[in-house]
Amino acid sequence: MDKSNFYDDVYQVVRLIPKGRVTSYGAIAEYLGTKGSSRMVGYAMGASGTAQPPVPAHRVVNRNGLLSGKIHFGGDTMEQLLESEGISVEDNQVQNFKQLFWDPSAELL
DNA sequence: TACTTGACAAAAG
DNA sequence: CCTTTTGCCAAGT
Repeated sequence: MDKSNFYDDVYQVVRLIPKGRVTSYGAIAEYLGTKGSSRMVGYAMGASGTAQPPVPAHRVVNRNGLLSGKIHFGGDTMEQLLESEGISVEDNQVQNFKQLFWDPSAELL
């Protein structure tokens, strides 16, 4: 598919994240082939708020498993969503992050 | 076209 | 694990 925008690609991958799993911005960026654009992934998420269908941005965290984007969700919306999927969150950080981590480059293979 | 901004990542102390 | 510094790159102005 030509015309594929960077943002659109990001949304596609994020929507592929299985429920109850999480991934990092860098993992998505790497999967897209733009490893250095990890920041752009998060930046794209900012626009995901108006994207349709909605993107499960709450399943995307930084490399530390920290909910770096909960601020943009407003309040503790992000935490609630994660807890709702069976993911334990403490101190803005995903517990068992290493276990819940979902790598598109490996799992989605 | 140039400068600024970011929901990041990796390295160093 | 924490803090600071550096690099990254696309979008908006």
